[in-house]
Amino acid sequence: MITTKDDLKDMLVSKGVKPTFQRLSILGAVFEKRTHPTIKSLHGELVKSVPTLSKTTLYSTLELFAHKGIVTALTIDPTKVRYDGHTTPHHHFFCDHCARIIDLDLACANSRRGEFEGHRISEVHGYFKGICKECLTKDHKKHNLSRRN
Amino acid sequence: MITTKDDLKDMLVSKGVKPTFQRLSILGAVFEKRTHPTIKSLHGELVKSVPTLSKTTLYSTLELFAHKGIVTALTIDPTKVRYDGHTTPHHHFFCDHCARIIDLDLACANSRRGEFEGHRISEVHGYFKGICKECLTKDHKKHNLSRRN
DNA sequence: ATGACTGCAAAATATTTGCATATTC
DNA sequence: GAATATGCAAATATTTTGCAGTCAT
Repeated sequence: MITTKDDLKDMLVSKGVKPTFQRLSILGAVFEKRTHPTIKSLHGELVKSVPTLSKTTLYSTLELFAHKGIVTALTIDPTKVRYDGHTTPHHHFFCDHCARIIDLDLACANSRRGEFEGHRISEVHGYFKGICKECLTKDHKKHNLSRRN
Repeated sequence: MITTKDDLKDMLVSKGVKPTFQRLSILGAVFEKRTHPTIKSLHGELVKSVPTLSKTTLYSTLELFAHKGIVTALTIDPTKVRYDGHTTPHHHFFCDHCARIIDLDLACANSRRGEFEGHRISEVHGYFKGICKECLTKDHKKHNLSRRN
């Protein structure tokens, strides 16, 4: 899935979001990765190309994107929000050992939009917790490194 | 569901957890409520009966309980962990407006224990986000108060 | 010029850690 | 009395806020 600068721009404009340089960079980074990045990891990576980019902008931009449905905020990892640019319905797997979030191609039978018992539903989240395949095998040292990012 | 002090004690002992005074108080409070309390709200309430109880103890005790499967840690509310003493499978609804977590009696068709695609699953989480029934009606001032607890 | 966006620094929140004291068996 | 649990204070980490400077139209 190749996403050009123009694709990103069109996506923002179509959602009524002004396509600033920072926003395009942030959107590009979230879309490009399947790693469910944190504010911290995004900042660390993006300052290379956008040296003045502040965490404040990342916070406000990602909140805006989430509100517009452009990205999804994942609160699976305690005390740290992760972002997902992949908004088609799918499940997640959180590894208690390496703290990665892995996509699972599993639709949810309960995925109801609209109303349920009088509540208005806007998002559906489903995930599993446990130990991932890689950590179950011996070489989990490498994955452990991602504990803090 | 009436839970006596002895019931709580038996539950801890059966899980191999020493039934100290603090732990019994904490367990009692989490079981009694269906409000998915936070560390802060539990502390505020429990100091009335256990004046010396520290947040450190609440953190370590609830982590221990969660590890033993006595309670479930919910990471739905961003930047704040909430605890659920109700461990039979059910879904949750998080209200973006009043920040309450409401229990939904909905089983998950995907609720697989054991293995999935090589990953070892220990917990299954399903929840919806949106605006709750109460906040959709006019009187949401009261519920707003629970924003910070 | 106006309004929206950005970013620095400081504040607010939540959680973790070190270590001394107290409790339980 | 040894091992474990508790609690205070300090340290970390994350997110939010106030405000001043910038950018685009």
